[in-house]
Amino acid sequence: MRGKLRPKRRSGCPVSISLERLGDRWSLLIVRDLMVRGYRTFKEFQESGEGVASNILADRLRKLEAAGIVEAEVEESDARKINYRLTEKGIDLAPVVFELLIWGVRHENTGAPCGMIEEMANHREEVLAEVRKRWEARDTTPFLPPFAKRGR
Amino acid sequence: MRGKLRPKRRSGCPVSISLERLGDRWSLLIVRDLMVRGYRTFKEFQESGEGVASNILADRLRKLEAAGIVEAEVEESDARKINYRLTEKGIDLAPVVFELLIWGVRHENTGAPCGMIEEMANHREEVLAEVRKRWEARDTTPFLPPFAKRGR
DNA sequence: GATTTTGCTTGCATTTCGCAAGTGGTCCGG
DNA sequence: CCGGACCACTTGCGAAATGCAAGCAAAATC
Repeated sequence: MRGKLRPKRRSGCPVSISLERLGDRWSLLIVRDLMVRGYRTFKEFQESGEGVASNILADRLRKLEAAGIVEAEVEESDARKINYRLTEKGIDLAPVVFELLIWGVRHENTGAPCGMIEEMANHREEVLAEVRKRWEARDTTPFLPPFAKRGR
Repeated sequence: MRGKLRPKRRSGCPVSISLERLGDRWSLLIVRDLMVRGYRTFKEFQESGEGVASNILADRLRKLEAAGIVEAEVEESDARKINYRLTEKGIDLAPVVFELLIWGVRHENTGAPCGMIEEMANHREEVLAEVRKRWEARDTTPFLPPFAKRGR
């Protein structure tokens, strides 16, 4: 599975290549869960409220791992559990997730408090530094909550 | 087809809602073409080198328009042509596209010159300001070229 | 040892996608 | 004003991806 020739690369544009990895409904949500919600296990992702099917979730975790964005490791205290964690390549997606967050809050009817997110947007560098710091420290306390449904 | 009730909103998380609109292989590539390549017409998007099928392209343009991200307007000098343009909501995606660009260059084997993009990353605010300025001025001179294929 | 938990896999119906071909206005040269 | 090119899409259809429910093996718990 390593030295495979890729199915086809559409273009050399970095945006396009990034979207080859992340351009679907679920991949960046898993990254978000790992990055700001402190989720680690299959079950937590499944129950994150977005409603991923288990086969799709398994497939995305496999692909994210193959792409070097997440790592999997069996928990030593409980061999049933597999802890997923972002790699450095994965945590480097923080700005992407952050900008999607800001855009969503500004332009869509979301369940998140605009004021608080705008405040975060005004301290972009600090927020991103804090997210990375927590990643380095393996600190899994949630940075953002799962926002409730709102609107329709 | 207009006043439909949404199928279902998965969660109130802004990231999730943003991905409802943009989480697929093509939508952000169209936004990129409009934002930094100066493309305006159906034909230009089709020939952008990514290989979108025409039915998919038509569908995405329809959805982007429905979401208020692009506007369509018949060209007055040639009634066959339809010019697409980003709305303000659309140009506000510049940071998202920019971060995908930077991440791709840093972590994937792309056809873009790392040095130049890193230089841009170091002048984030100026770059984003310039992109927006061109949008305001309706300046369609390309900001970035279509990077050639590279690697396998 | 039976039950529960966890992280998946399997089967199957439905949806979306990709590809090739076709359609209907519009422009342009003669 | 006629034939041909052009542009922005549709249409039809096979293939792939997705969603859903059920099942399953290994490990932990009772």
